[in-house]
Amino acid sequence: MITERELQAGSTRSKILAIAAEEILRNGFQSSSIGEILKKACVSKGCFYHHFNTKQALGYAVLDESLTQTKTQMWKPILTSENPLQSVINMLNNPDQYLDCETVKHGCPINNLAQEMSPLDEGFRSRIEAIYTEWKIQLSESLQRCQNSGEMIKEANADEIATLVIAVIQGAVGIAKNAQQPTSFTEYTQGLVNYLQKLQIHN
Amino acid sequence: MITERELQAGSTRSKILAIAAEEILRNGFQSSSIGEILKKACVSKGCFYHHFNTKQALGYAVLDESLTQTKTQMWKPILTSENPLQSVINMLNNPDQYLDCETVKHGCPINNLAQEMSPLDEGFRSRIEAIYTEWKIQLSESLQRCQNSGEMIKEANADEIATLVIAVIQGAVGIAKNAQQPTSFTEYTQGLVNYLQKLQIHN
DNA sequence: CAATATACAGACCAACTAGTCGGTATGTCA
DNA sequence: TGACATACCGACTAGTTGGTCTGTATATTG
Repeated sequence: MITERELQAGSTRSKILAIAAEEILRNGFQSSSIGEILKKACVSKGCFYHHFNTKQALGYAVLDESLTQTKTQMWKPILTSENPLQSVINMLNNPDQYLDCETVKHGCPINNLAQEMSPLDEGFRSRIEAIYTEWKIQLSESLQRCQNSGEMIKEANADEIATLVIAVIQGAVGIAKNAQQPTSFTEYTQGLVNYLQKLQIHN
Repeated sequence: MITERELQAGSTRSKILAIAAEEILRNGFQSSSIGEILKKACVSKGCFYHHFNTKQALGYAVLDESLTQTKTQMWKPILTSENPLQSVINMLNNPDQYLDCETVKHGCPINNLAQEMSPLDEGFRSRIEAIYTEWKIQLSESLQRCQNSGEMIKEANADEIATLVIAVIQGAVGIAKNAQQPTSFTEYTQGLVNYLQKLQIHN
């Protein structure tokens, strides 16, 4: 049974995680200050260290509990749609509908963390790799579904296309972040869209 | 006239820049400590602040004087080669010959800095954007040269292909960095290679 | 040779860092 | 009701940060 007390504690923890995710998106993990997170979450230091043993533990928790969700929220509609290949093309053509302006400004929170922390901390690295692997597998399976339902040519290797899509998106998000404007995103994915359209079978 | 004194000072400055570039590649800009750079460069604090007014100024100098060179060293041979399209394909197929293991581990130094600093500091952002823009233009021109010399089909849009190549490379370097192994790089660029080969005209 | 400017040395500072620790208030449960 | 555990409080510490300041040694120049 879950007590009132545990409920309250859980919401405190969630609040810390949410604020931490924001701060990390803005400043990166290492340059995010616990003190600043405490201030913004209106939480005392004692409270924070009651919920998280170290700053590293906070980082892991943000990945495990917050960012995996973020990724699922973004991609599940696309992957489970009627025609995933078309959905991917739609997303690349209308990124505004899928990416909020925070993401354009600060990039993909998962990829940011990957770039900063993977060479430095195996715990971050393995968690992020798991997310990427799952992403790739799901996208590949969705594309295979397109092939089976006759919406995508069977000559293409679904796995290879999936990896290409992911690489282009990661690259384009990074470049758009640097340009600080979303038009760059479409500019850099246009080549991919043209390629994907050649794989489509229109019934 | 350049005095012996200025020569010595220049070499001190260069030493600081080289060490700083290494440290920034490893830890990022914000998490690189000036103290650590001083220690590794065997240089006093007074000396450092004689050459660079602030940490920010050091970061700008690393971009302007060190990383632009790094980029040129890497790409000039490819861009000015007989058949740039083929050279790009070669590079994607044999990244080991072009990327050292430090780059695989820590990623592209320019892109790292972009992802970390572009949203936070306009000086970093604009410098990096200039490098990217130059890169894209040069690559596009090289591909046009391929089209003119009959090594690449003219139906393709050189500019669009250039941006696609850059996006995929950035994405793949990032993913390889996360996986911490260079095989990921070729895995994620394979789709692009197949695409590029379709653009080739073999005489 | 004397005056000066440059290159460097390193003690010092205020602000900030992650993390600790003794204490407290209160919901839970026997 | 009373003992206990959980959630939280915030002063404190030890160390690090970027940056300043006074001082010095010497190459350059008038």
